[in-house]
Amino acid sequence: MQQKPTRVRIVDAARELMLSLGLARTTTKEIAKAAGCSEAALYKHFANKEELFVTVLNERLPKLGPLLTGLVIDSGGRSVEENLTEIARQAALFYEQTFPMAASLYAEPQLKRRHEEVMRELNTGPHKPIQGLDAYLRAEQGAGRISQDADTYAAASLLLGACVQRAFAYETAEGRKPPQPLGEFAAALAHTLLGGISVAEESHRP
Amino acid sequence: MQQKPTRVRIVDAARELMLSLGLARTTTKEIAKAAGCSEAALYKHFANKEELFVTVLNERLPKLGPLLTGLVIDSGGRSVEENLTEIARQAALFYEQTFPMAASLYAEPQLKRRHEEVMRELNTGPHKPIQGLDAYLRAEQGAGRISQDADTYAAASLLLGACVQRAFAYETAEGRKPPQPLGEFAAALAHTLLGGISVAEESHRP
DNA sequence: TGTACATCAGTGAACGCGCGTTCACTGATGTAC
DNA sequence: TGTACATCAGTGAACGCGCGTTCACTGATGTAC
Repeated sequence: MQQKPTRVRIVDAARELMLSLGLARTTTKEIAKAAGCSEAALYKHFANKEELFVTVLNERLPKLGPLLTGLVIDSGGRSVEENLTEIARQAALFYEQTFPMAASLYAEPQLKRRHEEVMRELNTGPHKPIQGLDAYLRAEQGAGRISQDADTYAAASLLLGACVQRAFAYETAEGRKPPQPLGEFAAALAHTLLGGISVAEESHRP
Repeated sequence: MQQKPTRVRIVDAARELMLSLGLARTTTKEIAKAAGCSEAALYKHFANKEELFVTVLNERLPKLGPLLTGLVIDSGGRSVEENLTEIARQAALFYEQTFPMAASLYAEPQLKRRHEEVMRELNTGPHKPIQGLDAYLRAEQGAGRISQDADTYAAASLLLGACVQRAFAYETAEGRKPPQPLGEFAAALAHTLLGGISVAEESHRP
């Protein structure tokens, strides 16, 4: 059995601990134990703990952007409502995974700033998904499938905001369950939002 | 000059440091210095640091709930759109203040759990504003000022979600400014959302 | 082929520092007689 | 009124612990001749 290189095991271990224990309890000792190496080994691969964390943040967190830019090109076949439902579904899943770790950064401003710098260089960040969805909506607007008066930016904020909010308000951790399953939630958001921006009101008001 | 009691100065100091330095850098030493007392004095008023933090979280964070329950009763004179705009404005301000500290808790799961326990006892939490807005919307629905088909819960999630999202994606700290001022943002959200749930479409489509 | 040396991922043990917490103590205020 | 004692908010100095980090070292692998 070929085992993964140490560097990979370290980053993976750090990621898992950051998710399960929280940023504050993710110590070099714990990371080394989980990665099956010595603490000193961490410093062969990373200058310090902060650099390791930044690496995890950049290399091991899923991106939402690609999914959205993909949708602009291929909107073939599916209705706007179907597309928005799928976007909401994916976004909710994404934020469920990402939000806890992103939120942790508020506790460590220095780490947060370093991460933001890197994001700026890579031209990403939490505002990107909104821009991406905004672009998609404007494309649909161009195609005449959405009202010409619609404020696409506001619409994008509403849809993605509701998905963030779900991750924020209802944590999977302790018994407090979300009031409805993900699929239903996504569909309801898309339907409700569309009522406001679709050209053909009747199709959404049976 | 009558100076405030030590306990109050401690809690105030802790709150300010949690906001400015972040949870991780808010040490007992810093709190004592800012409060103008000894570290030992902290332990005359609180069993330990965690209890002090929980106190700050419960006693010194603004509540959004009251504003929303207030609105259900007094909806006199103003249109639904005016009401929703004001709600969005207040919610955005509220999350701007609250979000960074709430987010910090993700870094310290133990503190987070203790805070959640207390919130459960007090019957509050991040899901409460949604329920409150949902209740308001159902009241408006009862009054015939909102479509009978509208999914009020989805609508509440959309509006408040967008406000959380704004706090999350655009931080006042570093130069990255929100793309539009708060008032405009709130109005755009209310207008866009209403398009989907108002009975009278025409009034929102000039 | 063997031998001498270089490279390098990884280690065990120690380091110093800053943290939360505790300790014996002080000095001001209140109370009983 | 004065005196003796109780109470209590607050202190300075120390405590031990766990953290991130560094150090001198090892042992395996590659390379030159």
